[in-house]
Amino acid sequence: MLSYFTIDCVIVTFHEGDLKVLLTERNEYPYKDWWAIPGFFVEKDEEMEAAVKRIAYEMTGLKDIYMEQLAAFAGVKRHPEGRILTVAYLAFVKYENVKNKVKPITNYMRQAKWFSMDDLPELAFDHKDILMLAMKKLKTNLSYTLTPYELLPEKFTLTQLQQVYESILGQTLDKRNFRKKMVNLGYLKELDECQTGVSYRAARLYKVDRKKFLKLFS
Amino acid sequence: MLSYFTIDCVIVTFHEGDLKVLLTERNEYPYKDWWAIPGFFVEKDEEMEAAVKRIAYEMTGLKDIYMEQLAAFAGVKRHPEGRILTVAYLAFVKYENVKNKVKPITNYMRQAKWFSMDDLPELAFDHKDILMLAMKKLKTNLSYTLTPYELLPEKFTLTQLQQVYESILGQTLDKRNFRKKMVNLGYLKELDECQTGVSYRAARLYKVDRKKFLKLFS
DNA sequence: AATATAGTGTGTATTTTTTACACTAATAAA
DNA sequence: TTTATTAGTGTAAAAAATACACACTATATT
Repeated sequence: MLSYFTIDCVIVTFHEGDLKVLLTERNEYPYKDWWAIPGFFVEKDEEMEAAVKRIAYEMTGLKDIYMEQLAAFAGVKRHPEGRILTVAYLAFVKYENVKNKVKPITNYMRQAKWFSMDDLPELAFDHKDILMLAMKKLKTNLSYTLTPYELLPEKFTLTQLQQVYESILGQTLDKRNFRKKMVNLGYLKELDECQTGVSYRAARLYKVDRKKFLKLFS
Repeated sequence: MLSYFTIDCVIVTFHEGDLKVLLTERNEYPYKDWWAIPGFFVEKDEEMEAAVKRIAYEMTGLKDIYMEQLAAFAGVKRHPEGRILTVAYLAFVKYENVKNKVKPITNYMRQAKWFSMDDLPELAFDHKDILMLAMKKLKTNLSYTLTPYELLPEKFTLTQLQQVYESILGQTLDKRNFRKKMVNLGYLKELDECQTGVSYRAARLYKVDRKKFLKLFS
């Protein structure tokens, strides 16, 4: 009838051709020294939205990230001391915005670190299940949401965009067809700028036009 | 940190060309005499799956229905006496299986009744929000899931199937194109039977081949 | 200055899918 | 037999998806 109530924050980014998830090393029992999805208890009169923000910040040092609900996990045996219901949230962040910023504020976690989605450590509690569900949702929603653009810098190349699609879908895509399709959708703005700092031909940069996107998908 | 924990069961069916949802009339404060989504408290050591089954049965009299998680609602003000976290579940049932069977087992609800989705009474708590989210999910998942076939009798006509699509999508569809597409998908089994008891030309009956469906969508 | 390297950027033909559109056939009831 | 009501069907046009390969360009290296 009464249950402990926590929130877990699945925070995903994209860097070096790879989907990454932010995990924290626990400094408390149970699962001391294990890697876990950053999460903590919700306070008595705290709204979930506020709690997600606070917990994400306290556990990882990250601020101002938009999180949406993934699912509730409430298995009686997920915590050794009895049921702890957790509501998992999912967020996507731009790597450039967060690099060098991930550092727990609280002592409950010893450190926070990005892990490649296909090279995860063993995880505390049922956190593996939570991540699997997150990946599944990510995959299904890919083309109807702004997710890829939340993972990429404000200005990105079509190759980067394709890499995001490929790493989420887990398959390679044809370059010409991918570009044709994306450009035809009409919500990408071609910029007059190119990549810099590459030792080969610099690629054109694009932005997403969020208004046009929303007109198209809602 | 501790919160009350309940489960609400959104149970949907299809009857007479209309999507219907099962609501219960509350017999307890708060919201006594209001219509509400059937729901109740989860017990201490009860797994969610077990709780959903039990609560659906106790509140509506319905057994053996498959429910999947929709979302958690935990607003501090959703209940006048403080936070009550609810995990909403969603189920689809065949009207023929449930007609004349909806009757609360417990005294907490006075009666259970089907309401057309587009003619709902005022609802207790934030139950309106829950239903809206359910409808949204229903709409997005329509063509990737077996939902339409859970709402229809085992044997159904293509017209009935089209009506389900139309009432969920909220738009009319072209009959020839709809049939062509559905039949081409290849997971419908044409039967050697026709409708009976209609005062016009009887339509052919179909079944869904769940194996073929699953092969196609997973 | 020449060369190697690595990723950028592009077109066309084919197949598949989607869309638009209207009449005849079958049955039961009157 | 007439009427009412729904079932059932085809085709052409447009749009979208797929398969497929090479020349270009910017830089770094020698």
